[in-house]
Amino acid sequence: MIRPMASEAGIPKTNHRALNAPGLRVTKQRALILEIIRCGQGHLDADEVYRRARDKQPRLSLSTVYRSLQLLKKLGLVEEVHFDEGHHHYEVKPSSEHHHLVCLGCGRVIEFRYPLTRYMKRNVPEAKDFEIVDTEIRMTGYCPRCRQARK
Amino acid sequence: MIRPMASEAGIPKTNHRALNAPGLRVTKQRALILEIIRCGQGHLDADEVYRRARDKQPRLSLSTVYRSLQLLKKLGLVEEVHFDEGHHHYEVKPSSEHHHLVCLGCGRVIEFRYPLTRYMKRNVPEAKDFEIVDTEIRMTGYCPRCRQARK
DNA sequence: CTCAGTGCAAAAGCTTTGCATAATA
DNA sequence: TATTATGCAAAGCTTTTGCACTGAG
Repeated sequence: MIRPMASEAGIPKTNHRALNAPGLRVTKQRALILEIIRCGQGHLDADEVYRRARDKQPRLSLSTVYRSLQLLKKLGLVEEVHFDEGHHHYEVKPSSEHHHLVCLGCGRVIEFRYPLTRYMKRNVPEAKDFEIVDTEIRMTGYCPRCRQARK
Repeated sequence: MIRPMASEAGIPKTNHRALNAPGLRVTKQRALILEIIRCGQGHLDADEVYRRARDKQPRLSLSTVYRSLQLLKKLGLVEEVHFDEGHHHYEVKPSSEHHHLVCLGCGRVIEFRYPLTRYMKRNVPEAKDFEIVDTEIRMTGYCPRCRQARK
């Protein structure tokens, strides 16, 4: 194991600090959920977070996962991304802007960095007068491997 | 009334042609739903389509709306767009690429044209090897009016 | 006449909520 | 001890599905 996950006993200091806002309580559940998203290499949905969390805390409920995700979003620690239809995915709020390429063949998601907000503000007149909070691009298509397979 | 909608009796020729694919049948329901999206000035959700359609065809069912939207999407006549969470919106497949600015204050959606797919293919290395089917950008923020109001 | 499409009702996801109990500060 | 957060179960919303009937070609 490369990096220890939150154990029943101890909550990693970074997570404790991040969650310790006024009026909030640092609970094992929240700390674990944050830890899972931080270690999870992006794009987990609520159910995946739930399943992984239950390995450590079998009594955890799905509602708590949803409530925590909302909270983490509000705290700016986690970002909600929209790939397909149906349901949402969550990832750590990244330091630099990045976006997603989704393969329609294998479902793989490839991230790429691109300062699109800045670019858009410069090049799209409609965006100039907007105070932009968030930019989300989702490109769908076929990755090199699946492109071959389709021929 | 500027432009007549589909009436019980006659289905506009353009819609009839668009829907008349092999193995498919041109029904009043489909024609009406297509007409509503075409006249609807973009961004209708399934329920809004349903409500508008019932004015003309009170016996129409919501399932038919969903099934038709799926079909229109598959036929390439209509595009599904994802604004907020919860549910989808539909608009006529446009001839030129465009995207959306969503105001978090008033909910207004502003469209802007931008050939982003082309731009991305040139500038994002990860996208070069992808066969890109669709590009969707959604920028959220505050429009000039709401920006004022927030101060 | 035949098979695709419809309406209705029921089910299936995903997410939220009410309430009593547990746990943090 | 005073609230905040949790677990459980139930409800809410959007979307899908099964089936008998209708209607287009």
